[in-house]
Amino acid sequence: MQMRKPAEPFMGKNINIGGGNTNSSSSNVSNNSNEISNNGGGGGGGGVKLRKGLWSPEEDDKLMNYMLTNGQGCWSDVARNAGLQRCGKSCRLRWINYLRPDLKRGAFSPQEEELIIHLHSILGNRWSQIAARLPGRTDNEIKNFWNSTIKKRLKMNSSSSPNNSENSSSSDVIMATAAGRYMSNIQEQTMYGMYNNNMAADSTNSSNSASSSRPTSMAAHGNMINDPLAIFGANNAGTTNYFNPQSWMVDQSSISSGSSLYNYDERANIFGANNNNIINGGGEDHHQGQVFVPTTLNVEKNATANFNPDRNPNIGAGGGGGGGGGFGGYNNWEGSDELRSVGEWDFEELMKDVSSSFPFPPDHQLQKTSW
DNA sequence: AAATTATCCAACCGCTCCGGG
DNA sequence: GCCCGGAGCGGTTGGATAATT
Repeated sequence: MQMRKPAEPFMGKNINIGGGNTNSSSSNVSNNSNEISNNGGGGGGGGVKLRKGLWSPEEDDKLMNYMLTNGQGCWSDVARNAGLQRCGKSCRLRWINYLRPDLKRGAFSPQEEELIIHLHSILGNRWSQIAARLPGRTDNEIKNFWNSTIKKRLKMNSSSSPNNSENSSSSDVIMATAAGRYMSNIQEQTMYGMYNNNMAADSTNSSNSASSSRPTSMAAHGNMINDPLAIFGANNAGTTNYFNPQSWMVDQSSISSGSSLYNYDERANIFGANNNNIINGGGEDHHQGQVFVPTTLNVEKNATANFNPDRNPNIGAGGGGGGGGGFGGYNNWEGSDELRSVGEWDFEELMKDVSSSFPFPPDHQLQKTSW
């Protein structure tokens, strides 16, 4: 049976924060779903009857007004003081996932999607940590997006690869293999970041409150990147680590245009940045197709090589490409021994000094693809 | 038009972590 | 060190919706 075309993610929501909530699904509260339950069971009588299920617009208004007026406090107090017959936990979830004013609405951009894939290949299902690097996105949102969209795509990509055909009996293996293939790209990208002296991974400036458990021991004190994720969000000043599209502005005169790698649009070319950060043009003469080579390990600063998208059918060669295929994980570099060493770069070696604090994915996700 | 099926996603549940007493 | 309560996280569920038959 032909399935319906997936709806635009998150576009079905029609939330009107601050005003009347016009979200039909949210307001369509049935008596069944909003059961009144006795929270907590025992505990000696007098248990408050708490609502469950979907939130009504009135409840949203109450919570929104309370939060905007009083700010966040003890969630059980919030629930009580806002006049909500909800547990604090439910209030917290509703606020974080739905009512928070700084939430970004709408579909995930291709950049966000790629970022999620890469972060997931490093962090695994640590949705909150992934979300912490995508401002305006919630862990729940990302989790749902992953499970409903990306996971499927990865599976499809993986199963279509002849190299992985022997693994097709196990979805876990497929996913691990797919993640492993993405991992090779992660290695490249992390390495790019190493050239950036500013890419200190001090998370103390992170404004995202959702990131509560980020290992602080990863703070960088040298030129070496200590946070493999910093590359995703570091801006020119290295002040933020989370995803920051603005810091990924494209220099259209350099590698971003036309045949460049991962060039979705002129706003946020992830790897086409001319900001001395992600991929380094270094302010020097960087030609179209020329990419940054990091200063450390066994490659030389600003060695040049060409990225050849044709060597990987999964990587879109044109602007806005990529969308269908995403990253393939194969070696697309050619013409430079230094660049080849990129593939041989030992990610685990680089990370071993932080591995005690950095939550690594399972080993099987760290498998490197062949080059 | 009705039934079936797949998909999305909000919300719940159970667990862990952490801080205070 | 232990207990307790609150907060946060990740997995899972179920209702709503839309496409297809």
